[in-house]
Amino acid sequence: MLVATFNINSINARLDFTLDFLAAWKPDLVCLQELKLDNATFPRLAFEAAGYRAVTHGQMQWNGVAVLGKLETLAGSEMELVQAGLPGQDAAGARLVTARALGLTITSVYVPNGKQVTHPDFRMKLAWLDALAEHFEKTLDPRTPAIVGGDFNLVPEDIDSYAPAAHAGHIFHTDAERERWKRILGTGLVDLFREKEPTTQAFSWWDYRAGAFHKKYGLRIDFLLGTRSVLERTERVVIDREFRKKRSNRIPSDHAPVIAEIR
DNA sequence: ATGTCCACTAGGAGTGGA
Repeated sequence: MLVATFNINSINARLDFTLDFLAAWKPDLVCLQELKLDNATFPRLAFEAAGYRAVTHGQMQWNGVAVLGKLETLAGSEMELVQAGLPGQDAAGARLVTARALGLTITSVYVPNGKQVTHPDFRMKLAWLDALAEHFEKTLDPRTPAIVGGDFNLVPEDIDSYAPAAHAGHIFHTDAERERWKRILGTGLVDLFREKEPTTQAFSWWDYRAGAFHKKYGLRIDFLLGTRSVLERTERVVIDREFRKKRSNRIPSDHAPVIAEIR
């Protein structure tokens, strides 16, 4: 089974690109972020035609998250909505959705960016991460198979940044963000990529500006997390940077997808 | 640090967000 997470930076702007990704990898479960549309305008028919069902939590213009399930794999079984929105954090936008499918719980998250450490949004980001940790402490059973996929907008360790020294203490690289990251993992989750690739430097996001992709100015901020039982069944985890490149002259997302193969 | 991209409001180009 393949599980993926992909911040696609607008479904409307990236539908073809997203369908290309589904056709290439044929993932069984997918967490999407930054849909940038509401539930009513989510192109359900296009995904159905591509063989996927979607559980969405969208909003107009910004944010928006979804979990996709491949119809062939679901084989008539349900994919049900468990949670839409992080409790107490509605003002931050549509940034969490949890579905139950194939005997496991899967959550797509889009953590607030925070802008700058001096900006009011940074405090909002930390509060959101605290609320996420609390939510998992309450609702996630670490003895059961659970997966969390998403854009966390933070760099867990120096190896996950192209320039850790230059960015130390700046946005995505602060101790405050890393403390929250550890608290979230402490609820019973592991970073599947880092567990399988302890010393590999691989990035999942490159700024659109300043030719960052070609200069290899990237960060690893997109993660697939799993409980222990998921880790035990994880064969490999890859970040497919081919999807950060233009395809048939279509503009890519600024993120690349992360894919895990799970037995 | 910044060479880009997206959506909204409008009905063209400016603004906010990333």
